[in-house]
Amino acid sequence: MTTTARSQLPPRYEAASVEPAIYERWLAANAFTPAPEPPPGAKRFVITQPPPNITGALHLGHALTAFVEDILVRYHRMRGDDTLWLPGVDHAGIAAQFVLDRLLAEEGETRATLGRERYLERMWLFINETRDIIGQQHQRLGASLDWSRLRFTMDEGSARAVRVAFKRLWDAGLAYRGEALVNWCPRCRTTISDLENIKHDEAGTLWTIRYHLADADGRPDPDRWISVATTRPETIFGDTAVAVYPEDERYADLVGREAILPFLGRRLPIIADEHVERDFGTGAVKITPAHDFDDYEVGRRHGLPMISILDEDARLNEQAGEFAGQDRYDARAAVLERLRQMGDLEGEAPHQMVIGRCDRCGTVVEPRLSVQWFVNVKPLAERALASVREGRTRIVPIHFEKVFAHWMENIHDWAVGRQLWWGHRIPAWYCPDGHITVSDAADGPGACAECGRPATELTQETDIFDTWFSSGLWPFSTLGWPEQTPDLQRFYPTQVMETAYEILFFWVARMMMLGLFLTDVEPFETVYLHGIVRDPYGQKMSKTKGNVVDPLEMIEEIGADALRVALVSGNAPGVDQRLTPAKLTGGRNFTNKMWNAARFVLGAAPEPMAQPDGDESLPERWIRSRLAATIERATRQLDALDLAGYAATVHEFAWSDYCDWYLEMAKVELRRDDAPAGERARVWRTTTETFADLLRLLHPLLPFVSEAIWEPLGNAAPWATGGEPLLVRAAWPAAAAVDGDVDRTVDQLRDLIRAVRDQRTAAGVAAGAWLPLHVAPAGAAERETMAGGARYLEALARVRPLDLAAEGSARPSSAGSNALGTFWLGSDAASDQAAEERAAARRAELREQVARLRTLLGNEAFTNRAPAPVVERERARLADLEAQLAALGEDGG
RNA sequence: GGGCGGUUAGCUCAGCUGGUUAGAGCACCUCGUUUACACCGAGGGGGUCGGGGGUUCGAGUCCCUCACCGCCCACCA
Repeated sequence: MTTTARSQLPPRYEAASVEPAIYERWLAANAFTPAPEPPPGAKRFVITQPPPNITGALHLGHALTAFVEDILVRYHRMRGDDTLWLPGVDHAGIAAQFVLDRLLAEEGETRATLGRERYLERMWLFINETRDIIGQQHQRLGASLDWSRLRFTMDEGSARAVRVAFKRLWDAGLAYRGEALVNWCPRCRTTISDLENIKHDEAGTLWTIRYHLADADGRPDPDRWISVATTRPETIFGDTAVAVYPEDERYADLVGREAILPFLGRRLPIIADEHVERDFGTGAVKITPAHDFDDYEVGRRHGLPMISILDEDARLNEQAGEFAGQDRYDARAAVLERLRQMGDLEGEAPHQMVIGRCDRCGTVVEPRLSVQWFVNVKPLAERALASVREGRTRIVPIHFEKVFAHWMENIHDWAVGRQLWWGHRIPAWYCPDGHITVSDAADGPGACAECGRPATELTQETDIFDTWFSSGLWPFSTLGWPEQTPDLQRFYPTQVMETAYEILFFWVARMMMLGLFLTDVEPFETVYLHGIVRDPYGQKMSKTKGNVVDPLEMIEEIGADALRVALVSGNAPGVDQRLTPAKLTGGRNFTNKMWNAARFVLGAAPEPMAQPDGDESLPERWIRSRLAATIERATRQLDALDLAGYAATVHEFAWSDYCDWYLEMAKVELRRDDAPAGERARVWRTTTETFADLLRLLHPLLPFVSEAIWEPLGNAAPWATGGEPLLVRAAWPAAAAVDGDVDRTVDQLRDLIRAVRDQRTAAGVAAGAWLPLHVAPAGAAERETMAGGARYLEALARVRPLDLAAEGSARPSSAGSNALGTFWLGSDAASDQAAEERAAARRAELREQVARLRTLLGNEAFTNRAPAPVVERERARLADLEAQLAALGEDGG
């Protein structure tokens, strides 16, 4: 009787057609939606996912995020935990407007020509298109999100959460409106936060300008001046003082006097302030409080006037006299030219400086004095900091806790207002008397909270919130907060928050602060941060560099699972990785390997099927033991969020243990013509059972491939899959006992097989040739081991006949040895020169190691101080090596 | 100017609380059409763990120091 070679799987895994169909099956089975009621006694596992930007094309960062989260979610779902992974999209205020403005420009429209209402209508059309695309793309990745709970940061639920959250901050005195210097992007025409103001090192110029001193009549003294150094000459119209270092003797006599501002003739007090570096420039600084963060502080300390000189497009305003209306850089050139003509441009020098640019559009950001909405986050930050310090929230990898703490300790008030249209409008109303009413009601306040004027006389704030304000409410606003909904009670607080370390401050910190303030509990137990996916040269991927790998194209080519393996393997949390073609190929090869293993297993079914019978053979017991160890290890690694470790564990088990050794040994059993049909059936049963457990282990890493194999496996071997038609809903395998004796036996046999193969290679024997092998077992136990493994030794080392009773024979000098005994190849190969050399090298190696261990064990410091198990291990090892040497006819020195 | 991370095989990276002879994948060399897989199999070569000190019976792992590389934060115009 022969086994059928007919496989029920096609020769190749066709990802592009197979994967979407599988995702459809998952959706049809409602596999990602938690049961109406949590399973009794189940632990909760909820992931807080960063909702992708509505504007963004899917990139590898999204893919990595989705893969990491999906692995965890699938694992916990299989564990039977009450698992939720909620999908969402972020409205991305400034980013979305940036994109839409560009689209509008192509249509010859602008924000201004449309007006707020039509602009927002247009935005919704745009959003509704892209939102679906984002969802489809995540499905292609295999992300097992609960689509029935899809949320959007601009939906009604979010809107209500935003209003309530802000009202609470206002009532607590933490939200306020006030005048302050903020970062202004003249292109986006809005305030931006410190985090969105990206600092760049750039080459600039440092100009030295003479400010003439005022004479007795308050007129510029042509012969006396103070020279100030500046990188921004156009801001002189906002100057209200000149400052020097208090103890700078060069200027001691000038402090208290006045200088005259060029062009405008304004009298500027010369003041002393420690902010000034006496060694920089001329040691004298022009002070422009309304356009520089340092000067602003100086201005406040000295009670200086603050004069705004720029409009919202960064053009000079009426304060600039003849220069009014010019763009800031045109004005700079013009001012310099005039100063030169007047002879007051004393010098210019190249200067390396730091310039802030808008994260979104790259425009140079201007500090601008304006009335803004702020949140005082200091008290919130302290609570968030305490949560991390006291371990109620932990950050993985742990060193980011320091980064987090440093930022939290130095946090400034959060300017939450944006002068944009796309976003949640700040729920504040002004009455004609200047009173402010903050309301969380959907239709606004009924009357002014202070004077009772009716709503009809109130006007709402036009500013909207920073996008991150609504994102900061994400973990609970998506579950129904502020209502105590069943979902909120069941799924909040969440367990793992996973995202790129880049948005630790932007998002994680805000969620922590707002979550603690609003819900009195840490919104998640663990923050898992992943790194950036870079190109093979370590460069960040960007469209302008043209080094972007499109995940969707890659998936078309090699499959989503292959990409997942490539991105997750060998990547520690918080560490950037380089994605190379070799890594992608490696992922593809692994999926292919598993596919082919499945083809073999399915094709190896005995026909006709008999009743399984007899005790399990050595390979069967061994693979069960290895499987048990693997399950235990993989489970531990997943629980510890060690995804790369988990991937390596299952990869090694699947490829090395299962395919390279178990299946090869199982073939011996499955193809034994002398074996009773019942025994063959039993081997196949073991093969399918262990393979099914392997698929369970692989499922989080290879969701599509493992699922594609599961169904045909279940058809052929229902006992293996437990009748569960979908792997996604199957249970995570339970670890049986590890059998140390079997492990050791097979280890020794494998070692012997490898040694024989090595000798064959050294002797230059044709790979297909069968050679006689003589073996002299080291003892009775070893003889038994070899007898038990003889069939596998013969097949895998390709030796026949096998002579297990060769003690008495004369050993050729090419004999090798291992723990089982001494062995040598028969026939001509035995005397081969290369084999002898190799054997001699092996003996030399053994002697060296024996000598090393004897020295170590002869050292009393070691035997006395090292732990007993360590010493014992060394002793056993020495004994083993000595035995091997002795078997080769040496006394070991 | 602060702070953080990195430096391990030709390349990309793992190495938990210090404990055998430091691992993996890729690349490289040799061999192979054994009916799952050449996107494969078998065998092999290759590392003074960035330098220097120290603690220890024992250090890739802990401490100090130096050198490069990278990142984050920051108010010298």
